[in-house]
Amino acid sequence: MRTNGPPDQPVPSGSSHLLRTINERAALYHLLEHDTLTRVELRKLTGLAKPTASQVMLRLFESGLAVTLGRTTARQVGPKAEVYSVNADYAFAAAVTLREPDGVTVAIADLKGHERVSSTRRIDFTAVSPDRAVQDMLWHTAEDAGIDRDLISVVHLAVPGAYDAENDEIGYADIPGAEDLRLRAAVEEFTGCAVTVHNDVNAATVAERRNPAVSGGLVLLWLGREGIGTGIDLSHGLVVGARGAAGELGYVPVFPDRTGPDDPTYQDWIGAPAVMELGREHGVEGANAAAVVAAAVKRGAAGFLEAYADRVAGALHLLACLFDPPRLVLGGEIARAGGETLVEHVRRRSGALGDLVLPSAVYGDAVAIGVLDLAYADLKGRVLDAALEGREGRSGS
Amino acid sequence: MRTNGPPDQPVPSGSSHLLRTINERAALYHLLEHDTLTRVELRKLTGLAKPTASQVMLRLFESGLAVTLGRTTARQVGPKAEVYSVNADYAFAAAVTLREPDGVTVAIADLKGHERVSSTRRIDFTAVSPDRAVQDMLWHTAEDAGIDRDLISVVHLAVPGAYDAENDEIGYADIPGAEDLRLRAAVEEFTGCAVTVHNDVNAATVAERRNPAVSGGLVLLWLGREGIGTGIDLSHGLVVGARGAAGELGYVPVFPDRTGPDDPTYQDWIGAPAVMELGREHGVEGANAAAVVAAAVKRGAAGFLEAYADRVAGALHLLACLFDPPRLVLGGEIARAGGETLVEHVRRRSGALGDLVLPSAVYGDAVAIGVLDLAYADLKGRVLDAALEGREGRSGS
DNA sequence: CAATAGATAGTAACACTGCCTAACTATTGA
DNA sequence: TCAATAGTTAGGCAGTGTTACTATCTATTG
Repeated sequence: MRTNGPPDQPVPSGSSHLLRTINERAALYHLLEHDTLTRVELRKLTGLAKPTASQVMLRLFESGLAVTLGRTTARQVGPKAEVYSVNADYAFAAAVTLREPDGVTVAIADLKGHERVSSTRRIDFTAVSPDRAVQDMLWHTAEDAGIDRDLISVVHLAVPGAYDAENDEIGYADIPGAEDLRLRAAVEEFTGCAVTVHNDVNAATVAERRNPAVSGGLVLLWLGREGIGTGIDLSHGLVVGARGAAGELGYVPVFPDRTGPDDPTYQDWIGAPAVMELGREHGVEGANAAAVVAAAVKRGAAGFLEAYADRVAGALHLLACLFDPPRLVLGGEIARAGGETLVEHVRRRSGALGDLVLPSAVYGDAVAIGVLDLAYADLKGRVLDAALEGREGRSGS
Repeated sequence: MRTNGPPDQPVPSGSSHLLRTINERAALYHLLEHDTLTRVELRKLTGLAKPTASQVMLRLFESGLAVTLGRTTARQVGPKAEVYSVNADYAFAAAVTLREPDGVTVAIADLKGHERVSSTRRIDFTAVSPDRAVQDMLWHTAEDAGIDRDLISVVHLAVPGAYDAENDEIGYADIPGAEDLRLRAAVEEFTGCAVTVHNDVNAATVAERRNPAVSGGLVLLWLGREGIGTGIDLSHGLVVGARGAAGELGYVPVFPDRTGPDDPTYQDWIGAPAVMELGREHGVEGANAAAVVAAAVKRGAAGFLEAYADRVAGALHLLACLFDPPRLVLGGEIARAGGETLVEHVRRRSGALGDLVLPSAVYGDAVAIGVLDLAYADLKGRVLDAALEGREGRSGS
């Protein structure tokens, strides 16, 4: 089944050096996957011979990528085996989330994938430019945790808005001063390492992948405090679009025969404005959209819930027809406020599709978690690729 | 930028055997890419040493994968170099297209990607079951072209309807007797080779990739004689959906507040029914939808064209917001009848999106061409993978 | 027109690298 | 002390790279 793969990938060639590299890479891969391994386990996983496994590990120690964590506690006859592990402090991945009005959140994970620090600071983006704020927060957070700046190898950022990777531009940004900013270039400049920028909803979608129930892929309908959007994470990976604007449901006109600037878009139809209006109609009150939905759930305002669930079900139907995802997940502040009650209402109004609908399974800050997952995956990939550095097999044409 | 890739792929390990395999594979890859190569060219592409290149080629000859096509015509000093090539007759890829009322189309390509035969026969699917019809056509076509059945390694089929690969089921099929048929299993049974089934619009989308202007990916809006649909071919490859139903725009209600069975879907809104109705309204006549559009173009029926282009532009806007593709292509019989004139009208009504809109660049049978491309790509992949057979590197856990 | 120089295609011999097998040493518990 | 396990050492094998060599062909030159 190579029907879906990319057209063609170059095929490398090489000599003995390539072989060594391949085996080193394989060992490192398994160390990254398994957290701790004895050499016997490593041999089973890679199929390498005993002396070869020793040599490979030796080279991984010398390069600082692996460490030994002592020896197995003796439960068997014979000498105790050494326990190998990836050197968690070899490199770090930083995740930065930019939001209004929350400011900047920074989290840093080590090479073993453990979150080592996380901190948030409120920022007034009209006073401090976003790139400057990122820089400050990044260095301070690293310093507080005792992490060497130079060991941060990748930085991933989540921004509200469509990020066009090709032109390094943020479209539809909700943050002052972000429109004209080359954010990746700016952050790359002062960090000197690889920077990737994501849309916030896409990041939240990645976080959902932690839920095994959606491991085959999902489409996330994000009903956020500010705006709505869609994250598409299929078996191939994230669908971000040519200009980073995939899933921008909020800008789709609800009625295709009414596409003027004043006619309703899905943002108006299922986003915060719709919740407030439906709340007024059905006599449910709250300070903001999430509060309205929470109030409706609390006092069982069936009229409101049914009306709103109807609209959400319509949007899900649209997404299901176009993406045919294994799962449809409801996320964002409004969806969270609605909880299982809202999901149940939506399910009932979604017909056969109802079985696919799930509430978000992420506790906490989905966007920040997702960016950290993206940053860590990137770090792993780069470390594995770097193991090939120099003696790389010549890549075919 | 590994933000979009699949989460993780196992990393192989191995010994000298793997190395030989890798280099064989690399040579074969370049032979497949370049059609004919001298050994010097091969050396430049792979970076292998002279004797090694000789040995690799020797093994490829012995396995029957490569042949020598004589020697270079002497234009240089020194002996004439041998010209190597893939053995075109080593294996074949068959592409089958099922349609109503056209019947069955079969095309067969050799390992060099050349179409060797193509033939179509009208079939009455109420009298002959689809799998039976495929079998007959496949064997007869192969025989007529003098191709050994056993050398056909892959068969790809295109069917109208959503093909669910997991359950081997065709949903929404327009062919009698296709709903309850396990088509892949049936065809695999009698061919004994790998069978893959595709949706017809997806196949047509793949055919568009032959146009360099859309090589970065595209979304195809298919306005067919029978139905409409969407093909999504992004940088990752085809988006087919969990149940093969991605891109089924025809089943999306046009107005989310009117989702009853009698309320209009996009099929009614931009498909053949819409064309006929708009034709009546604007006094444009024709035997079918394509004829109506052709007539409108011929006599410059601006009213009709504007009204229809408006609706199509609406659908494109929806697709653009959700998929953000590099290009939007209009295909199918209705779009073809409208030609550049229709595209121009749609462009004018699409605002900034207009620049992305293109007419189909495929001459001839887009679906059949697309399946053949898919089948050939699959064949290439399998032949390359088979070069690893037996002495494959152990794939990591 | 023939002989020769020069360049290129391909092969042969040998060295290098890396992995595997088998034998060996060291360590631990019964 | 024996048996089982962890790890090392020694020797062999497979595959590639380098260098040197032969064979073939064109172009130049006498």
